[in-house]
Amino acid sequence: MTVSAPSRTQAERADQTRARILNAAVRQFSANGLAGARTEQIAEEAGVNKALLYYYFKSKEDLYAAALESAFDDVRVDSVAVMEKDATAGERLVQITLNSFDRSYTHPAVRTLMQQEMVRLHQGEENRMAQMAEKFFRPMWIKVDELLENGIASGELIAVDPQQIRYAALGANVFYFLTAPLTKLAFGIDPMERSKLEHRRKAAVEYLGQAIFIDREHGARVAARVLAATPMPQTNRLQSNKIEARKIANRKIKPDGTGEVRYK
Amino acid sequence: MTVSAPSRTQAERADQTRARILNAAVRQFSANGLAGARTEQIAEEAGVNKALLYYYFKSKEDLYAAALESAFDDVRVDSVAVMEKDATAGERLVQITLNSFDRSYTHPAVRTLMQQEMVRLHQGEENRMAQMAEKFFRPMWIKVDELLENGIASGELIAVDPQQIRYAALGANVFYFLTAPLTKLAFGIDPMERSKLEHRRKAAVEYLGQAIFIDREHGARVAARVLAATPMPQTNRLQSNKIEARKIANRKIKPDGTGEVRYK
DNA sequence: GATAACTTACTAACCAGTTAGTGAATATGA
DNA sequence: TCATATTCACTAACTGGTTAGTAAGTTATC
Repeated sequence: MTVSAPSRTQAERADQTRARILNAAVRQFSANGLAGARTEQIAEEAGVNKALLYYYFKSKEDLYAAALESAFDDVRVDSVAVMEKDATAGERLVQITLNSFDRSYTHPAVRTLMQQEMVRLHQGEENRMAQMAEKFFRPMWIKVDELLENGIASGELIAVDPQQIRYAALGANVFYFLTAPLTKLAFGIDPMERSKLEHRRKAAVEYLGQAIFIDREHGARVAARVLAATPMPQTNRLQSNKIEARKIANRKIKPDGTGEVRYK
Repeated sequence: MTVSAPSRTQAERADQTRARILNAAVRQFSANGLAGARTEQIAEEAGVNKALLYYYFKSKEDLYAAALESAFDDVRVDSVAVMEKDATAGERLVQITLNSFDRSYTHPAVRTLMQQEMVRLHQGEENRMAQMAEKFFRPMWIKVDELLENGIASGELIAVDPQQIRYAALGANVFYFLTAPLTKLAFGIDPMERSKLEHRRKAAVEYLGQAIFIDREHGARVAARVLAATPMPQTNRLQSNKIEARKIANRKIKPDGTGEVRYK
């Protein structure tokens, strides 16, 4: 993590710089939205000059698109992995729901970016999301719906609109995190605390066990099994809006601004 | 709706002007967010001069707060009404869920403003929402949770964490509307079409009938009864981002800009 | 004629994007 | 292998369009 040791090749350092910019952009855009984020601040947080943003990306919007994609790449991998497991439709669905819950707090930026992007989409500017919708959500949702159809056909799950089960299972998670700040305001309890998250993920799985399985005893067993198989992940950088100290390292002017230009 | 007929008193007209500004603000803020909305455009849409915004409201943020409150006043009334009905806990919960679903498309601005405000809250600026959390959401959620506890205690509802039922029931609705633009992109089907809404509200209620009632036949009857008792409301102004023609009326300069100042 | 409602015309700050350059790394070629 | 040409990564300082906000007025109503 130390940057002071300069990487060998120029290309390597460039890649790292680009990544630093992208990370800063993800944080700023997820916190303030496309309109609210400031390029100046992204640059500062990345420890570079603002003009460098335009060296790597052709516009603020372009940087936003890249940040969005970068954030998604983080979750894309482990999202699909779980789908291939060998288990009944019901158990898989429970597992998928639990994973989606866990991803919501291990990758908070993705969730926030999504929320904002959904608002933006409502008013038209869709082009950016079109690809992600196509490549990521569409196959994901189709697979889940197929899974549910099989589960219903086999008599394991209740005979209701399969998409509704999807909406209820995933929506409960989304709603929990979406309203977390409101809940904190209204009740003084922070739903993002580890103990609260622990309680909620258990409740979410147990609810599904009772709600969507025809045989509720079987559902309870499935829930217990999935919970036991999936320990709660770390919640390391939950509110990592802090500006890292290393940004000072590359400076050519002293932080206090009083001069000493290194070159010339 | 005609503005050309001048209202009698000065105070009345002032109230109307204020209301026009507020309506325009709700539309603009809900479409573009606090940072993205432009005061100039709000003024234009309200058919007044920008300076007038600052006659009625002391700043953009102040106007935003007023718009938020105004939007909420629209839904506050009918939100509580349904709670007082005489029915079992389960039936009430189903009814509340259906009402929340219907409100999502009859008052789209409230939903959008909420979504954005939730993102803003995540990063700290809470003061504005604190009152609404206290006066609106807290009593609402407490009542729902009490209802669910009773329903569980009486043996009507499944014995799981009552809050989880709330998250699942309301979250399914929120998730449906939240992801609507994404669904449209991914599948080419618009979830905001009347026929799709009709299908979804039915599925939502029927799902609850099967999911949260211990006696699923009883649940099915409850679902059918609630659906029959609650016809789907009109969906009149679903995408009313259009600027109304009346804004021209108050103009003193021709729309094309070529002059003719009326006075002097 | 006094006050409320509303506008014109302006300003100061902000902020995305640009320009003109610098030093360091890397390629070239003798 | 050394010297020199060229490209790469990066910065300070600026530009001009945009935008929230204001001051000083005009018109309408009581």
